[in-house]
Amino acid sequence: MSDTATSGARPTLAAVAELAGVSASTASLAFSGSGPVSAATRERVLAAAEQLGYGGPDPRAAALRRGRSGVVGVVMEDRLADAFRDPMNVAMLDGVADEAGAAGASLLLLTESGGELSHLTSAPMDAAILVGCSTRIDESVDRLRLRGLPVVAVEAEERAGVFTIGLDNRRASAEGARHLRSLGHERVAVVALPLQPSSGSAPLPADWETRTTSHTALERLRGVRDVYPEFDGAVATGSTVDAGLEAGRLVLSLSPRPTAVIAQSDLLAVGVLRAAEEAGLSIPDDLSVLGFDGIRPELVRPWDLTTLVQPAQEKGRAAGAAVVRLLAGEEPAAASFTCQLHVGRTTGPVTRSLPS
Amino acid sequence: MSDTATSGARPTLAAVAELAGVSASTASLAFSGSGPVSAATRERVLAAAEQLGYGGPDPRAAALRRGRSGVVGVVMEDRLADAFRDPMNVAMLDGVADEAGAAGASLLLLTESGGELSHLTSAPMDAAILVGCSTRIDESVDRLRLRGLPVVAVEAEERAGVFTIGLDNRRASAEGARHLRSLGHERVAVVALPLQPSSGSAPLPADWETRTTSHTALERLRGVRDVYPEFDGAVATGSTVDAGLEAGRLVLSLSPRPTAVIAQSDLLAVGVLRAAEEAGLSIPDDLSVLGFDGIRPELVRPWDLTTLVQPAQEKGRAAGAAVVRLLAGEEPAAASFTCQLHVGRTTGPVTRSLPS
DNA sequence: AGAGAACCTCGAATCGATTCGATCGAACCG
DNA sequence: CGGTTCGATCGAATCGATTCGAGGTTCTCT
Repeated sequence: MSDTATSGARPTLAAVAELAGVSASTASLAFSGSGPVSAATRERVLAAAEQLGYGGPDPRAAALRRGRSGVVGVVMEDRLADAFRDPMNVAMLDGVADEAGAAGASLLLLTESGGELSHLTSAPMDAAILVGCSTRIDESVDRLRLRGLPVVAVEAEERAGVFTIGLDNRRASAEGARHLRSLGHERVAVVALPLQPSSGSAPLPADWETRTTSHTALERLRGVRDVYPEFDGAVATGSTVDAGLEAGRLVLSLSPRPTAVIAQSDLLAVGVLRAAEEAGLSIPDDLSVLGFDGIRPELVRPWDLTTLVQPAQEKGRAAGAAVVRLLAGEEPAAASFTCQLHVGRTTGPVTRSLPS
Repeated sequence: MSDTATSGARPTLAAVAELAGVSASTASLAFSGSGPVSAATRERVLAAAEQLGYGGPDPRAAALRRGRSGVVGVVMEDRLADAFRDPMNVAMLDGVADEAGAAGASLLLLTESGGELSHLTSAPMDAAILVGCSTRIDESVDRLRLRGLPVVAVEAEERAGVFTIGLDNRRASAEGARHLRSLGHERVAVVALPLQPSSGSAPLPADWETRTTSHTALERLRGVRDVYPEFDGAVATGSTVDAGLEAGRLVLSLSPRPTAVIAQSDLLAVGVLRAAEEAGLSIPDDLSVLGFDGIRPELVRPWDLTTLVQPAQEKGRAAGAAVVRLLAGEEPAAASFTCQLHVGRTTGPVTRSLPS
């Protein structure tokens, strides 16, 4: 048995069938369990399988015949370590795994890094979910659609042939900005997520609207502008605390110094808070900081961050459910999610202080 | 074109070949690029493909014929969200993705949750990497070996038919313990990783050695025992700060209170540090805390944790490289990694204080 | 110019299972 | 006791590409 397991030639269903004295079709039925097979026959087949060290039907062959491989691709732009550094992505993926897994599908991790689209073409999958999308999404979508695969995109621009899971980034961002304005803030600065695949830490360019390829970053910037037509800011290199720290130093050195900073993610916000700490500012008296995402409080500790809480896992579930439905040939219901403002203790009214 | 893309029946290689006026075999060569095909023919085929909206050879069929699907399964025990909450797993996965990706393979995420081994049997993959292994690994390994798949396990007991990537958990843990003893600590307590798939927060049972199914937890416990034949402790529910906090409270309420706590992961250690904070203890004067892993300092802030730094990403790379080599039919070189003690500021000499 | 080499292209077999319609036998009914 | 029905089993076609050896053409060298 063990010998068989290590020898090169795996037994095939046909071999099992022969040993069991039945036809290959019957053996197949015995394994899939779907067809009408007598209990006696099934057992005979299973016994033969065990004797031969047969591990069940080859998924590759089954996939070809069925036209389904039971695999859903998840396409991320980043390196895996970067993508998973962001708790929102993890929560989302968990949601996807939940729904897809319940439907019997596994997740195939794919990245677009380095313009390597070849994987998108050659990976066996039945559908794809695009996350953390940018404009470069178009190329990927084309590849996938050409293969006839259903595509679901999370937080992307609406696009023909792609089912989109939405998040009200613009509205939520505006709501956060309004919160700040109601506290009297007039000079706000934004610490933005990367506007393009690999941009460095830099001041926010004036023409950000035309230069941004990240849909999420763009919408959130627009939301801010809806409330503050004029604002300054910096672009971070990623959604991490370190990147936030770096960008935070940048915006805190602006003069006049902003009285509030709008960070496009909670991790960035934590970085900004650290930068403020470095600069000896007290929160929220000297500086208000607003985040986005609503990550677990433990990661923001010791602060109670004012932020826009988004239902990341739900987004993932919706994406997973949409894929499942698309695969079943149904049209999924439109799904769009809403963020909720959590007012913590990192934002407060403007205090009249001497300009530094 | 767009019509073709959305219509049900995808064109096949044969259709493309016919339109291009060549045989299917030639068309195949034209796509794979491997065979000798004249430039003119190739272009004719590619043009025909474009005209038909053909997205390239169907990976399912290719996988069957070639006997390779270009997919490596990564099997984790946990729910994805739990697994990715641990930075070590993420770093490792990143390493795996690096090596496997370079060899043209993608990663398929699989979990053993709920005894659902069916995915292991039906997922199309060429090899599997087992992470965060327990004794339940045996069942999974059997399934995989039966399918004739090469299996690589990270931090698992040596086992026939499985290539193991080792980590010197026992030695490292003992080294950490010796560090504590050299500081004069005699009463130490351990905050252990879950000993079994789903155990609750509880005191460390006396018969841990026989009851532990997690190889990593077991080895680290043994390492401690090598130095401290007697020690007390608690078992956490996972490798998270919250679980560490809970278990930390437990061990700090022991009497006599330990003067040092050995946590089996840095996240747990942070939880213990918080529990100490709660209890009004000052670090390291009232309590020394030792971690394990060496996660990014930013996650441990503001402490400088004494810990055993393990090369997680390297582990992943080694696992990835091993899989690649196994798939190539070669015997990978044995790989075993070593942790290094980083002495931070959470451990210090025992101070003679009044017992509380 | 003829032999041989080099280079393309093609036909046919194959990968391993799934599935549908047909067949066969036995039990059931009147 | 014959016809019918139901359930189990089987044959054969099919999924869509890859691959190997054979065949045909053109080019080169002498």
